[in-house]
Amino acid sequence: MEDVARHAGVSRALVSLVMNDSPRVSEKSRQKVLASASELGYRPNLWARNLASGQTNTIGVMLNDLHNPYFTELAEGVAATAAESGMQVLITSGWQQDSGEVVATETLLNLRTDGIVLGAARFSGEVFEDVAQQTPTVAVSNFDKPKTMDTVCNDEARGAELVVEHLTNLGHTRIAHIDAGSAPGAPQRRRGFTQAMTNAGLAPIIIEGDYREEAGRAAAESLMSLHEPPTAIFAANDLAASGVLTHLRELGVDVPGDISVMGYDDTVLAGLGLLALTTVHQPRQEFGSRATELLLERIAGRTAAKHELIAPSLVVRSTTGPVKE
Amino acid sequence: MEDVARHAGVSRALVSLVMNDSPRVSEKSRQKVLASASELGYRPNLWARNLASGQTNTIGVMLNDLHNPYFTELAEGVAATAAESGMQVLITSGWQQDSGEVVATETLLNLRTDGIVLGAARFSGEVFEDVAQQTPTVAVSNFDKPKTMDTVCNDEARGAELVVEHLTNLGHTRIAHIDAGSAPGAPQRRRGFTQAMTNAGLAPIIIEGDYREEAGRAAAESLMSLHEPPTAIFAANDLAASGVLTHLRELGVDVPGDISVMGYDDTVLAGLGLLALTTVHQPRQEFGSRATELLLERIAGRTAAKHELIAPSLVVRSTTGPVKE
DNA sequence: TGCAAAGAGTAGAGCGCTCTACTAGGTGAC
DNA sequence: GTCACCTAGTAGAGCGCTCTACTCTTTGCA
Repeated sequence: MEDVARHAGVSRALVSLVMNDSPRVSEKSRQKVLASASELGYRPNLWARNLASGQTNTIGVMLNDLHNPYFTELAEGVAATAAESGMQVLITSGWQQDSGEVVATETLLNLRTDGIVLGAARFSGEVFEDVAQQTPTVAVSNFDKPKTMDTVCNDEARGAELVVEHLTNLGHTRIAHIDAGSAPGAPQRRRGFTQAMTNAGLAPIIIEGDYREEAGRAAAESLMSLHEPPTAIFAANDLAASGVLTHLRELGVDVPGDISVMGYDDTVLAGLGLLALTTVHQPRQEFGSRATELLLERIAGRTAAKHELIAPSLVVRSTTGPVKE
Repeated sequence: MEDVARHAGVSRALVSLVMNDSPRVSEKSRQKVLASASELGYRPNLWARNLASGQTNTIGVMLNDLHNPYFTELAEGVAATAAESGMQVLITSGWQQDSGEVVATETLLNLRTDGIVLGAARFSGEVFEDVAQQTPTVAVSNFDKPKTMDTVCNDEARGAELVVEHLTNLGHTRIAHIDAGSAPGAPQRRRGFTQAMTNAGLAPIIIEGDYREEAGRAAAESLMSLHEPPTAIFAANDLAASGVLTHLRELGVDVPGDISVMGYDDTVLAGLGLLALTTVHQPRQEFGSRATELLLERIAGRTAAKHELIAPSLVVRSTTGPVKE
């Protein structure tokens, strides 16, 4: 910077103003400085800039797992909204490990990003609160409305309701749900399913499973060996639904002729020609955008916590149809 | 830091030493400082630290697209290897846009990370070289052996060879390849395929397409309406193969009884029960680890460029079988 | 013509650390 | 007792910027 100033025959302060697009610089000296800068290959040092200015213009995103499209689409939503406000986004990942999430969050905290979006899956409530104490924080997680931070999450109950509505409209009454235990979102889906079935005057059938394909297959096997198998299966997620479809095809059962199958999440799998799965779409990008909007409000000074539920929508493809007979 | 020093009754310099685990501190004062630090909620400011020390202990990863599992697995490999050397990893993404890649790389450059791993898809050769001029750089890309940086990439030619070997061993002679034009990796695959076929004394059949499912479906349609359809189809990637399978099922053609289908990449799709696609596995994580190792060597001072080709492997599932008759 | 206000630029302190060079107090060998 | 050497700790410059407060020109207008 020193060199650029000398080369352009101006003060260091002026170089700084030019680099920050200040309106207080004449067009002439702006050109002069810019020319010198590019000639000398000067590039402002962010560490120094942020240290001096005390703000980073950066928001940090901590994701549990980059493989999971859920998190990456979330990040994409964050990036898009952040870009609109001229904010940079820096991503760290916990690589699916408990300790990883802590390290990744620490890094962001040490970096003093203006705020943090937490796409965490393994944090306990205290850790969340602890982070929120130190910097503006928004968690994308169905966490019990904490006071110190905002949350954005999917309305899982509504999603389950959408499933039940769709299937009952098709005439189904024996509907089974493959549950994913205490995995993220699963308890809410299960409760939503039970509630919606009860409201419809139907008896919920629930079978244990998880979010993997193999679990879906195993669950389908159990369900189909029942004395009176269900006419529709609502899997824990798309991957489990894929397992269900696999087993049904092996059995020679026609989908959706004999039995209807639904997934959840609307991942890329659901759209494949061979699956063409009816599923529930979660607007993952919107989670990210909304989280970022809330974060920007917080950075701007809001302190009262906000908690938002984002409504999912139904995507009908070819695995659901009218009940047989 | 000032406060911690005062609180512990020592100098700022000593606090710094403690925070950096220096051996030059007695156990007693270490405890004292640590206690004060945690009491005051002190957390070293990374910006200041890196500014003062002139090194960041961080390597930057620029990815074209976070949705693509190719890139995220790459990042995972980087993170794992970096962690072994106590390095932090910071990820930025181009969000599939040309300008995005530039911005993301600029950020990393301004951040003065010790080195950069470029998982770029849209950069021109000059941009690559330009980055490499400014900081140690490793590109994960099949780019023509540049002098100023290292590269790591998949041995696409070998992958195509693996495909041809597998299919010819099963007795196939009429093998078609669905090509993806100038998309990343596609020209190499096409050349490898042509070469391997020629070496086997067979005539390569090539049909235009791209990396999407719909393209696979369309290509399959053209191929199957040929006077003498191929007995095996080697799709551009798994997604295109999925399109092929979809069309073949609609046609009622048995796979692999009537025709064999192969994908490429070994993405999560290939492993699904309904697809069970025979494909070529790219060790994506290894790309990341290897790239990081090369980068660490560069940071340590090596200047001669290294270019590595990583061998893919065959994953046989259920879409390939002996040729009919 | 005079004066306030706007415009363009500068000086220099300070952001929160690290790191070199230094000091003070032991320890042990001769 | 003296000197060399080690250990534990300190002082203070400096990293590359930003930002406040200030100066020096112009300009606009009564």
